[in-house]
Amino acid sequence: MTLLDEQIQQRQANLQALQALGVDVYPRRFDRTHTISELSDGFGDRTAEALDSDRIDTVTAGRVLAIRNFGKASFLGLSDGRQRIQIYIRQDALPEQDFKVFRLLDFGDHIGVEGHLFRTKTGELTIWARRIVFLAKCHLPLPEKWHGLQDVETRYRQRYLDLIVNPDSRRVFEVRTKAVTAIRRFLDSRGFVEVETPVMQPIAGGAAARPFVTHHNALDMDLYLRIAPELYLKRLVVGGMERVYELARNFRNEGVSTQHNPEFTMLEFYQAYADYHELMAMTEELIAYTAREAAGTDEVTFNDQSISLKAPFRRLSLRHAAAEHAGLRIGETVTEADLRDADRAVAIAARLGIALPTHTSAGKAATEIFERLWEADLVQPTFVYDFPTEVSPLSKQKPDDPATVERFELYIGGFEVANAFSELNDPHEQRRRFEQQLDEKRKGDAETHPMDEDYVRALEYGLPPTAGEGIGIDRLVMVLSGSPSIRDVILFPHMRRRD
RNA sequence: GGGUCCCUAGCUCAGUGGUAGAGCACCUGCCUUUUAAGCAGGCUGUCCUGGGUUCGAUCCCCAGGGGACCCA
Repeated sequence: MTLLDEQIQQRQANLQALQALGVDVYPRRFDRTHTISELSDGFGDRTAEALDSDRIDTVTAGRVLAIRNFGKASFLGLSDGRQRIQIYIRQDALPEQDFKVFRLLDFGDHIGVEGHLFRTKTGELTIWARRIVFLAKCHLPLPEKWHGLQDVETRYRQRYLDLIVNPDSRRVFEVRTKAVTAIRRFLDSRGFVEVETPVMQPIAGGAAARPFVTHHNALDMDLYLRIAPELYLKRLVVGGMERVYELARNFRNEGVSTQHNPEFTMLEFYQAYADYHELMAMTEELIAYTAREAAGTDEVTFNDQSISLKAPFRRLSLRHAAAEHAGLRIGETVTEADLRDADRAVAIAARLGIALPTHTSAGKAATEIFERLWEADLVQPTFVYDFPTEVSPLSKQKPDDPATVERFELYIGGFEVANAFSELNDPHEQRRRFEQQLDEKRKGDAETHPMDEDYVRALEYGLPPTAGEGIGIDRLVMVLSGSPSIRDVILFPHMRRRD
């Protein structure tokens, strides 16, 4: 018999002993007067004297995560998944049956407790138990109480275990929940309406990425899991929904890394009659507000670096910043004009050690150069703005410069958190851009935007001037919660199957 | 896709070319305000899998699986 089997059998024996006592070991409901968190939050600062003079009676429930036995007295640590409270057990305070039940408890069992609050000699808020109710059995031994569950693989594959024994893990997901709630509140208060658009799409548009493919049997057609909701949301703006947003689960058939999960959550919102300048200002507000609501501060620590999420954020013009650093790096002047010429831009990239395919456009080369040279310096929130037109098929050009679009990306912590632009609403120009993308695809670019005739038709009916933005929720939560890997902020991240 | 590292008890981790250890957990005692409770005694293994080298492999070599990080 292995050690594991032995412990499981021991727990089973304890369960059977409870049944022999006539205990219903899988009872149904249990009415609490307080959750453990309510007790802890509500009475955590009450003095011993106050608790004695003004007695607080309570009925609560939780999972047993600590047992300290002293013969006829004992202490239990009881958790509601968020907070813990201590239970004081003494034989002379409990009915005989309840004390027997207590003696048969294992780590991880669920119980209900009735008693009153007091403080022990060491000052800890504790429930003096006068009733113990068995609620459910934990049949398997739990990870160690002190170190918790360290193995990241098990933490991701068996998240429930991680949540039971690692309080920090629960905190991360509370930050996530609060962030999403704050974002909804922020947008709702500004007149945005939350909508739901297709997850399964006949054309995977709105971004340049490889999609997952599925098949609808009755319609006998292939469908793609969306890589972005963008084109549907703008169709809604055409339809007169002036401010819309969707908290969209997107799917991209790409590798996994500390910043990529095959499915991830993106906020996308669109505002009629706004442009990208307006969205920059709104983004600063939204990020700072969300940080304060979710993390309780707009100064967060990420990868041992302090990040200030207070407005204003730094602003960098993409070509200007790329030319400046490229010039410093190769020891001669590089101008923005150089980066607008495909041959010159590719040559500069080559001198920087960035190998690009021969047909690379000037815009793509400039973007690559920027990302390579600046990425390490994008820890503090930074708007990178005015992108080359070729890499932005859905964005509107600047009035005086058709090679540049009104677009920005927001970087925080070294990676891209948001992407926004004034929306291209000229259907003829949009068709030309899509065709340009098809051309890039023919030249061998694997990640191009597909043609979407119905979207062009929607634009032909007239999209008002509109600005739109996508914010990567997982990445934002990484920054807000100080989590270095995207898997730490996704409850069930994708893992290779283990047979 | 490439590189580096990791996989040993339920958990956290040591360790060795001669058949494996600690702490926690578990079991038996003692203890009615402890808190990583303590003290005494006890139980416990597919050393990720397969193959090779060897008298002998958990350890060395090869292949595979899973994971982490870095790069593309």
